[in-house]
Amino acid sequence: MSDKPISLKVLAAHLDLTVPTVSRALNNYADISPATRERVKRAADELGYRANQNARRLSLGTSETIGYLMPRFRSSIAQPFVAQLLQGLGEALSKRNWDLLVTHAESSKDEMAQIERIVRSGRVGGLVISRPLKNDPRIRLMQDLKCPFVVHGRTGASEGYAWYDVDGEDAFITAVNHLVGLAHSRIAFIGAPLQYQFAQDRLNGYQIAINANGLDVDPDLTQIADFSDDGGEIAMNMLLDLPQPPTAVVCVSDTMAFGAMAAIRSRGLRPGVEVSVIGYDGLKFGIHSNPPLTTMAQPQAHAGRRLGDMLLAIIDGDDPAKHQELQRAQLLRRKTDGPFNAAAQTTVSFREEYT
Amino acid sequence: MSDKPISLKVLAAHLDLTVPTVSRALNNYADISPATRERVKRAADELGYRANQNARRLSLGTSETIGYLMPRFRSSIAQPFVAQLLQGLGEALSKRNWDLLVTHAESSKDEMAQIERIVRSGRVGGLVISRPLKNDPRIRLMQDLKCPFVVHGRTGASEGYAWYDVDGEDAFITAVNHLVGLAHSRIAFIGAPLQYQFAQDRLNGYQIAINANGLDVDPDLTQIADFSDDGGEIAMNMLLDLPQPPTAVVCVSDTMAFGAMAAIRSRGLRPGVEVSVIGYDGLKFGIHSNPPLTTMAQPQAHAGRRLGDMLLAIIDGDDPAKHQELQRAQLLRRKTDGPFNAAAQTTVSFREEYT
DNA sequence: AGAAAATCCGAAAGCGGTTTCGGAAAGTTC
DNA sequence: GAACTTTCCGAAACCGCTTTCGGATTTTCT
Repeated sequence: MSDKPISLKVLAAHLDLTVPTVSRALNNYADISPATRERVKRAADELGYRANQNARRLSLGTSETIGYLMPRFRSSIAQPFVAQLLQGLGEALSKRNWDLLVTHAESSKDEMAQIERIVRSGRVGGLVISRPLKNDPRIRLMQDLKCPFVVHGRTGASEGYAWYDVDGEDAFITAVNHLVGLAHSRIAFIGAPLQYQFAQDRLNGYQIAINANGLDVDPDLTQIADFSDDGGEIAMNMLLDLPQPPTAVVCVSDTMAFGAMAAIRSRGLRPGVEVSVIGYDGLKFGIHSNPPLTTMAQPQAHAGRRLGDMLLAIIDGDDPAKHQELQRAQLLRRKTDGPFNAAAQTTVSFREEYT
Repeated sequence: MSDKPISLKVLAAHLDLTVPTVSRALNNYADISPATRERVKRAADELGYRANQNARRLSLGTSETIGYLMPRFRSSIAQPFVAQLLQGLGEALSKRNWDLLVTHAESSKDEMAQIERIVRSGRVGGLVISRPLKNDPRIRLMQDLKCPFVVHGRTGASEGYAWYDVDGEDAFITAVNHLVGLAHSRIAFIGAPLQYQFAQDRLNGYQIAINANGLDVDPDLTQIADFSDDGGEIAMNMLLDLPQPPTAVVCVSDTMAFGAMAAIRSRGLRPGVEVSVIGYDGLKFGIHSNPPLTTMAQPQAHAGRRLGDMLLAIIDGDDPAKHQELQRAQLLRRKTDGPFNAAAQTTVSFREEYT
């Protein structure tokens, strides 16, 4: 191993050729004789030559890099997916030797400035945006900048750009129907702030299924809280304080469901017995919760890979509108979905008097 | 917002100045009059000028980028920290507008090639390496390449390079002492493959504390398994199958502890009653396990930030050996550490006969 | 007022690659 | 053996920005 990275110039001098000739030899140009091409290549990896990427990309006029904006988060429990997503993106990019640039921002305003900077300065040739808001300014910005991008999730108006999403509406219809099948009729919803489109989608699914089954549409049964386990706990406590508490609850995420279960247990009730709980995400960890959490599992494994492939295709000129992929979540039954029974309800009433 | 990013050239033409003059004006050179400097800057952000980074860095001869090698992993539950670490790194870098490049590799061999490529091609000015092996070839490689780096964790011989680590030996001494204080005497260890230095450190701490307290050094009480919840479960089952099973166990990670608890529960025993369990990591999620997991919590929040600051300092010329930071983990008592009692042991024996 | 010192900007070269173009040497055709 | 192709490489220009250097213009000093 050497000290300074060796440049094309020294490689050329070493071979007694000119710089452009060596460059073309390494890039398999047809106007270089096979003999010298081989000679050049051999020398190149004997000396451990690596083209300087800043120079190369400047010349090529491309960054060969895509950017990933890390979702902002407070709760440290909230981001189990980024590692997996980054790995998938990396796999997609590595086929072409593209790089992955990861940035984060403190505030939404910072984030806008960040985006504007990294695309205008030519640092990235495309961006993946995650967890979009209902009406996300980042998408407008990217369109104005004419920079390719894909979205992990969707906004309210999802036409005209590329995205990969899991159908939250469908998932919550499935979840509610499942609970109805277990004879529940007072089914609550614990949600996240509706500025996030995914929160709205899942609420929509909940409402659709409630109506379709002809159940109560009691607005008190819909609780919106902070997107964290603490938020879930607070929301569940609100629900349990209702004159007529629900016998089942669907939660917008597993993390919130864990909080909800804590609230349930703290009142001497048993998740899956007195109160059924269904989460969303399919976190592996749910196996270890108390009791193991029934959840709508999303096929998370390939998201990164798919998003990377889509973005690359768009950068190559594909129409973004052609790349929209909607996956379905599947009910993963563990131990928190139980049948409605009147005896359990007695327990609830008893608890209320007792408190 | 415009179409093509505007270059220094068009900005200069717009101002009726030459390119170098505009460049120096923007970079606050003293030989540019304050008047024109202001004029230039105003025009620059009116037109939304952003220096092309490839060009800038080529000229400057620096990449202004550091790389992060994602740890390879199979189990999707195993990486709760990367998001937090990346965020911390990002914060450290953003003060100087450096970029963060994230790469991953399939195999160790690929990883070595990756490293060699990204540093020789001038893509990164430094690297952060995580979860090192006892004798990690990546460190030798980085030293040979004369490229600045910091390690998240330590290797066996930890002199001469920069690292940030949490003292696993100390943590396991604390954990074992705590259990001894609860009158346990048969204390087991569930570990990960010893090729990882952190696994060795934690085992060392366990052994030191066992000896210091004059307890059994039964080799059967040390179980090494896959670094996952399943691994923890398998290991715990081995321990419970022993003629004389342990009454307490320390686990090398929370994730493995969750698996261990599953094994304990599956035999009708109660973690924290018949068998005490102490994990390591301090995952927030442990609040929701069954029962809530007592653990050695590591101060994870600032790791990324510190690693970033250290690496930047080294790139600036600091001696790497000066930057070695050892943090301590703290016992976080939840519900799985209980006192030894003979009655519980009776239960265990009973269970054995019963099976 | 003339010389010396400051002030301010343009010219030129360079960072390390890539691509276009032209021409010498070699090979082909009659 | 002359004319025509083909093969193969060097010369030159460029990507967009930075830095050194020199010189014209203005200011300051006596």
